[in-house]
Amino acid sequence: MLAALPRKQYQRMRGGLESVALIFGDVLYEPGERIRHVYFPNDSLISLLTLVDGHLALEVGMVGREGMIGVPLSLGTDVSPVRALVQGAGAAMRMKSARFSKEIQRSPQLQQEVNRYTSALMAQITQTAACNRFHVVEARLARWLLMTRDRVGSDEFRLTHEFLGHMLGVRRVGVTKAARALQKEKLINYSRGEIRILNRRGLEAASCSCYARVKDMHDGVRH
Amino acid sequence: MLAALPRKQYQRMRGGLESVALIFGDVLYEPGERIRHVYFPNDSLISLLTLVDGHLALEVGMVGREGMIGVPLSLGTDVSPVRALVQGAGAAMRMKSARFSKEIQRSPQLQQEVNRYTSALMAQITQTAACNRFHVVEARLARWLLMTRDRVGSDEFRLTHEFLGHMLGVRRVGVTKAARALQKEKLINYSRGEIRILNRRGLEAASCSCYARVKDMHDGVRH
DNA sequence: GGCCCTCCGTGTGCTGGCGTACATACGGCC
DNA sequence: GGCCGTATGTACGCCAGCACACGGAGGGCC
Repeated sequence: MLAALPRKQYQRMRGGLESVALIFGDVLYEPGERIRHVYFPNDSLISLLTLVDGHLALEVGMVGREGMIGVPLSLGTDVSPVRALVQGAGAAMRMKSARFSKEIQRSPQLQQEVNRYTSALMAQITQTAACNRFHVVEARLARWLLMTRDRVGSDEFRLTHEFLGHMLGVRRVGVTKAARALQKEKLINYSRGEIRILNRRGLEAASCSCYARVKDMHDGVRH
Repeated sequence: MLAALPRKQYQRMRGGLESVALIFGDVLYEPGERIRHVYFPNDSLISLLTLVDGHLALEVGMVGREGMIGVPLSLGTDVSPVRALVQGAGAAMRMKSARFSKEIQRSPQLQQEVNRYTSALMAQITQTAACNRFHVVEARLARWLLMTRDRVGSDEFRLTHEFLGHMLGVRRVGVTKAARALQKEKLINYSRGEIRILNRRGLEAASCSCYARVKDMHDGVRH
């Protein structure tokens, strides 16, 4: 995302940016708590989760290098409504909240970039909401794997069924069942946390249309 | 929402504002289409719906006098990701998109108000997403009726089960069943589209915690 | 008064996901 | 090379919501 900024603007921000290594399972924000830093993932991947009383977590958004976390700051709020969880380890740049707020006031280009992303994120959350309501686990799992693939840029990644359950809001057993079905179709392969996509096209066919929708939105193809 | 602005600022905007009567069932935005006006409901009530292929609609947000529709404009996008449907007839003020974009550039207070509302709306959408995923129809119906009540300021309103199905993303029959259960508990009463809340406290108890959560968010009590 | 349209009530069978419980299998570590 | 923890496979009963179908009831309109 930072790469989309004019060189000059980026230079000015650099002083406030700090490179960090995000490790799997790190929780960057908790719902209702203050946002201390904004993060710009490089090759890392972050999930936005909503929590509700006695239930599993549920992913409402996925953020990779195309975006950032901490958008509420640009809207003048310093409290996150979601949990932000590192789902794919890797590098990211971060900046202190106060500094970011200043930068965004000084730079219309940065403001604009963030705004553009904010609206895409809102659309993503909305789409995901409907998807989680209407589509069966198998299709949602397929969508999720594809979205992850697009962001980490690899057909292979480490994820247990347990973890996937927290993303899709279903029990581990439900994930196992769906994953087995996909494996039988030779679309994916996995063992002990190593998941590999074997047939991307096939997986797209098995996923719901929401995958294409969200993809289009972020590509800016949407109208 | 406009009432929260400084008098001077409001005076300047007045020229661009136009009073309109919204009638039940009007569709103000369609997903993917251009936003022509922003609307500030007065005593009217608007639902934000997401649509997905062969399914019923699903409400992701509800907007009354506390908010507005057309937030994407303040983020520099003139395309709506949702359908905006008039769910409660009444009055609203509206302004042409171009004018609104100008106003918001000129007025930091307006920008700030809109931003504040945008973050509350995002939180509402997120919360609703989880609610729609995890909670049973009866609890969601209770929540929905309470939210409507808060916005129209009356314990009675006109709504068919069919319509409610489109809000909650379930079949009409599902609504009928849930509504009957609430009626048996003497929490509500209804006949041919006239719904009346008999016992607000009881309805709150029957609803899921999401009601209180969303309420708190808009009241700004949330932390 | 009869007709029709809209809205609500109920029934049947089916399926996806839940809660729970237990069985297997891989792999590292001592 | 046996032990143990983590990850995955499977099974059983249960229930909410689905699709579909049809019955009934209020109310306007002629």
